[in-house]
Amino acid sequence: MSIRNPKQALYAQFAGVAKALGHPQRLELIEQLAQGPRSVDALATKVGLPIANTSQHLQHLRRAGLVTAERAGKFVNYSLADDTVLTLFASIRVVAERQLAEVERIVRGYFQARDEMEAVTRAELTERIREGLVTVIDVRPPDEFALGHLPGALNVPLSDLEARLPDLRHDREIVAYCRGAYCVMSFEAVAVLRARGFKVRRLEDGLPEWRAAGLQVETGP
Amino acid sequence: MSIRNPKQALYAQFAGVAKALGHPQRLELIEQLAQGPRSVDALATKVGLPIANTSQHLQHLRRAGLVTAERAGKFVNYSLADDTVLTLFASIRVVAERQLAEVERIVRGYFQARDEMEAVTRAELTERIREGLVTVIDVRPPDEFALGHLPGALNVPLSDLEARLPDLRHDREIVAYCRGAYCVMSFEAVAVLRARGFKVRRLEDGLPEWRAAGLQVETGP
DNA sequence: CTGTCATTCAATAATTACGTTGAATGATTT
DNA sequence: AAATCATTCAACGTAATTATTGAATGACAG
Repeated sequence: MSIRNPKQALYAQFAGVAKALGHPQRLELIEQLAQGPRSVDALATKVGLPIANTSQHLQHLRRAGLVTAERAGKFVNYSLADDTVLTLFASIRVVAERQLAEVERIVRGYFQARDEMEAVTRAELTERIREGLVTVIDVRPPDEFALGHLPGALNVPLSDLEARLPDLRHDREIVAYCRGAYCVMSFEAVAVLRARGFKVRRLEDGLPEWRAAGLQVETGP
Repeated sequence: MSIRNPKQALYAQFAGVAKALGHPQRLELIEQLAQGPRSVDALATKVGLPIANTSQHLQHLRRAGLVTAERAGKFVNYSLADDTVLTLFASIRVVAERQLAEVERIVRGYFQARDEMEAVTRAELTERIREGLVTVIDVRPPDEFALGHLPGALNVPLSDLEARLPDLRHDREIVAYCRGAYCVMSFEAVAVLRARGFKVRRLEDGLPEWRAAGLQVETGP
């Protein structure tokens, strides 16, 4: 790092933040952390990366001020530094969505009938919950569910979905959600349940956005 | 680039956007483009970079979908792809501001008495303009002014400020603005005018944000 | 058609980022 | 105190980015 004038130094700082987000695995770590604090090897397992590598990526994010680390006994728990990080992540997603035809193609190719699965907005869902008209299911793994979920939501991990079908009623609308707008699980859950004749829709995004909107979140199993 | 599953491909796309912003000079180019469309060598001159280098950075930004290029005769004019790019840029700035003590230090060190120069919000300024209580001065160079400026603003480029002092009145409040929150020029203008006994404040940000807020913009000299 | 100007391309050398490995640290348990 | 577990560090080879240079393209004027 050579000597710079203040203007360049400022741009260099901004660039540092962007650069920290300029890696697929680090973005995935951010999205995981958006669900709640995690230890290094919990993250490594989720993301499927070697522990040392995960640790390095996390330190990279920490240096950029995007996440914070806190020691708890043997573990080091990382969390998002604050809500603005989520906003930044969302901004990147919006730009990528609008600008890159590529993203649309990927999304369409993977999520197939994405358009046919009209998403429920947060506002609509809160209203429906108030009226007691819907069953809300959280299709994330139990550990993520325990750290926070929508009020009254049923935890039906995608892996258990088939087995849990008897718990679900055909006569009520079901709304499924998971980690966020691009989380695959709720799409898959909707597909499975539709095939079984359930009336089911997705929440437009996931728990982090719900929390960020200042809406109520329950914890515990 | 190896074969990836769709989830990884999606993160790779997002990372591509972030990576494109992960370079100080490219951020500076973005901020320049936020003022309006520019040719390659206009940008190169502004930013102080060799033309070939500037061209490459612009292409990098174009590949990421952040800017668009349009041929006009011998020139190629680049512009921001859309408003979401500005939002993204602002998000980065917010995160960097909040998270990095470093940025605060740079800002304080450079802009000295930044705190003493209370900024005027857009809302407050529109109100003041409506009441006819303020003189608004745009301290950017004339070429940027011509491409768009606040309604009724006087173009007083920083370089001409001393010479233009007679045009300014002591009995009205003056509000100065330039390119954005971190643009140096309006700070310097305020400092100069304060020293001469003018009652003067800065607009909290610059023209791009004004335009993004959907407020009226005038063009022409 | 030729010359000029703005821009892009191609090739290079220097720097920086990346993932992997195995050893080192720090905290807890026995 | 020794063993164990989670995390970090250090070092290395490989790959990707970057700035620079000079040549190539494309558009326009004469």
